[in-house]
Amino acid sequence: MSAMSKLDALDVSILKLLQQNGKRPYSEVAKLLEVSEGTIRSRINRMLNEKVFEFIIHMDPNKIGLQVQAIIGIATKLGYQEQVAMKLNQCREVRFVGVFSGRHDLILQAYFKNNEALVDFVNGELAQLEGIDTVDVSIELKQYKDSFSYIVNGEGHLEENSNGVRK
Amino acid sequence: MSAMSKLDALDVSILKLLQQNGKRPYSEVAKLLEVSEGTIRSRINRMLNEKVFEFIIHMDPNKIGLQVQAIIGIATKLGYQEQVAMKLNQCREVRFVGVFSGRHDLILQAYFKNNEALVDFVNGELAQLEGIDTVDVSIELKQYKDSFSYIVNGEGHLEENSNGVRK
DNA sequence: TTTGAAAAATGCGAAGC
DNA sequence: GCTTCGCATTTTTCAAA
Repeated sequence: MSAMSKLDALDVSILKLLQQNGKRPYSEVAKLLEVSEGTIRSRINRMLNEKVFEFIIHMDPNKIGLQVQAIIGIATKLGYQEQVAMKLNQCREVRFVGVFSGRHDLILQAYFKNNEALVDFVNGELAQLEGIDTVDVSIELKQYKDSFSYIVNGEGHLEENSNGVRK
Repeated sequence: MSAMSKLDALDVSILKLLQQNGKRPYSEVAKLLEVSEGTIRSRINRMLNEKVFEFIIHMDPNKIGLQVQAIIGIATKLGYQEQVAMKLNQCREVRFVGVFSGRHDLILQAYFKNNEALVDFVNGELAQLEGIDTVDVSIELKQYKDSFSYIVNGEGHLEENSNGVRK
């Protein structure tokens, strides 16, 4: 294992502020947490190195022309799970793939321009793959939540002890 | 509908560069696309206003102490779908909720500290909700892909005509 | 709308604590 | 590991094409 230091209260506080706005300046974070900008910068760079998080943009699929979202559950033949997952990995339409316990061996999330593109994907790319037993397609009708703020207040989830301010 | 102008080739080129790195400076994008920095900035600000995309950070759930990821399919009693979705929306553990066609009426994705927290969620919060028929829990064993780059090269998906450079 | 240049703010490296 | 302090870069602002 590489540099796998645990996050302390200050790190979590920084993430909590950045998850509200990925463009928030380091100096602003520093003021809010009452430490110097240099400290914020070194913490962020360390976390980026350790791949704790990354700066990205999140596009609204609808607004960029991807109107159809599907979640697809797949049952694979014994021994084919990894092979199928690797193939799906390479599909442009696929945003997410994982191996799961439960009813489906693999679950993936994919975006398409329209219904026709989805059908082409299922009957074309999926049908060609070896080792697939059954496919269960669910099409999104309405989205209620799609959040990236994993750090929340209140019991249960991750939370820093104090508010990250050193006394 | 508010300001719902269609994205042109330059907009798509900008998104394509930003999706590789959310911290890329506007001046660098401008150089690559051979327009002025001011143009990039005004395009980005317009898209931010229209909520085409947003700057966020993407955290690795494992690295911030959320070791268990689940996808949960729910069948609701007739007429309860929206009500249940709204409740799930408020749950801290829930990252994603949508109404779907197919086997499950609702599908949600949620992160937990450990298996115990997952069990508490299913037997506690979920069990309390009115209008749920069946619950199908799938636990992630291995993740293969979790991408946010929706704009890809090649046929099929969104793509700008040229490379966005004005002649 | 896009551009260009000046002002303000942010991010970065190095030295010292 | 945190801070301060110059310096380079970036973002913002605004007048003009």
